[in-house]
Amino acid sequence: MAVRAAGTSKPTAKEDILDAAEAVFAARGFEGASMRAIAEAAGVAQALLHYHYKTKEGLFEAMFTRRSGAINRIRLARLDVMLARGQPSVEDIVEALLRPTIEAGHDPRRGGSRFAGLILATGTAEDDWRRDLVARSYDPMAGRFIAALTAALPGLDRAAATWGYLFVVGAALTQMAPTGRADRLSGGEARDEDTDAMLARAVVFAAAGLRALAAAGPDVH
Amino acid sequence: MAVRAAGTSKPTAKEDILDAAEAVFAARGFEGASMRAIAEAAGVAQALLHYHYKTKEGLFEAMFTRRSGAINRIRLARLDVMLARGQPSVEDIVEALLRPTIEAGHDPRRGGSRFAGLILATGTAEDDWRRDLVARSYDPMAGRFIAALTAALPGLDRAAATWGYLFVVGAALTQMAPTGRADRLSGGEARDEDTDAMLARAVVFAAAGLRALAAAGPDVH
DNA sequence: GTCTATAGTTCGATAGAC
DNA sequence: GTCTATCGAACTATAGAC
Repeated sequence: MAVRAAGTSKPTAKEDILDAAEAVFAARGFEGASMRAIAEAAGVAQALLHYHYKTKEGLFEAMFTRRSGAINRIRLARLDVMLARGQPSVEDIVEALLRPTIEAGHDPRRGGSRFAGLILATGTAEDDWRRDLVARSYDPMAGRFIAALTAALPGLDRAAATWGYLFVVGAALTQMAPTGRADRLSGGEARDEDTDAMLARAVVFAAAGLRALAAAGPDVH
Repeated sequence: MAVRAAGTSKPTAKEDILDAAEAVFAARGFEGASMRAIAEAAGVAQALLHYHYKTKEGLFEAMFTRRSGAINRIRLARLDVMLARGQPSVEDIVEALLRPTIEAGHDPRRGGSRFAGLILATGTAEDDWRRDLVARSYDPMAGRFIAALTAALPGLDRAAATWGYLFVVGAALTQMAPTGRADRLSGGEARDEDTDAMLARAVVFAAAGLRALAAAGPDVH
């Protein structure tokens, strides 16, 4: 669960706090999480959170940038490997975009990504600082994947590539946090916790949707 | 903005409170919204909220079921009209599914649906009562649209139809609350506030994705 | 770096007058 | 049905000992 740089192997209290903060913020949201609950989950005094991260906003930002940075480094590394080998398929690009979020924020208890819901909630928050945090954390990576999709799909203009990217991320992120909804609506034939099966379908769905946007051209009505 | 039954035309304080609750809950989330802020937005004393709706949870549920009920009545009415005329296209089904959420929760100040983000946050909440509220409010309608998609697309098994439905809703809902992200990522060529253009692209994207899921059959890898 | 103790604020909910 | 006033709990943040 922890995200540690190579070489630093011993868990420190400062990182224990980040781990606890990620779990509690993901479960209860920014406003719903309390510094008390995070301190208790980390097994430290509440005052230590303020010593290391100053405010609740500071702790949230440190937690968020640690996890999003780890996810996006993996995404871009996979993209770079593929691009070095030639023109990757749309399916490969989508897979490289989606899988790291599932794996990096994996929750062993529930089988999904605890972090996925937090990204959605943070990106649509009313506060400017939280929306800015998502922009700073994700826009550079997003720009590179939008460029890769444009290269893979002649006919995909910039507006269509942007919407297509946002549709793909939205479709998959909303399914990563297991809610039991797929199980219930399918009578048990689709299982929330089976993120591999969900991802395989998401790749098929997303690649076809992106190809259709490219084929439709700039004027859609 | 208010959702009133036909025949009852005068705004009452009880409904003013629901309107204010929807605005404040949508802007700040369940935990971030306070009964004080809702009372102030409604122009009534805080105690009146408890008189009419007992608790914060009771007010949230009344607000949520009013809006989701209004949206789903429109969705199902459109679906029934189409089915009475014969077999609707996948595009028509998707359009009937997505447009009512944009229109019913429309925010005249920002150009998007304030309610969309609230649905996502409520469906992924940790509390059972909030996830149950989403299930009660949306599952019956979802079941009918999944059945309609299955009828329109031979080859779409139940698991694929369920995931397809959830992908479509997730892709569109995440774009309905304007965050400025499409503008920024596209250099201004895609505009967040232009929900009609977003919806037109979403229909193309979703219909192609659903057709690909049907063509792929039950075994996807 | 980590703790205990607490200051100061805001919250949901209720009592009781009108 | 609507109000004012307030209670008790929970919150973020800080002071100060070790």
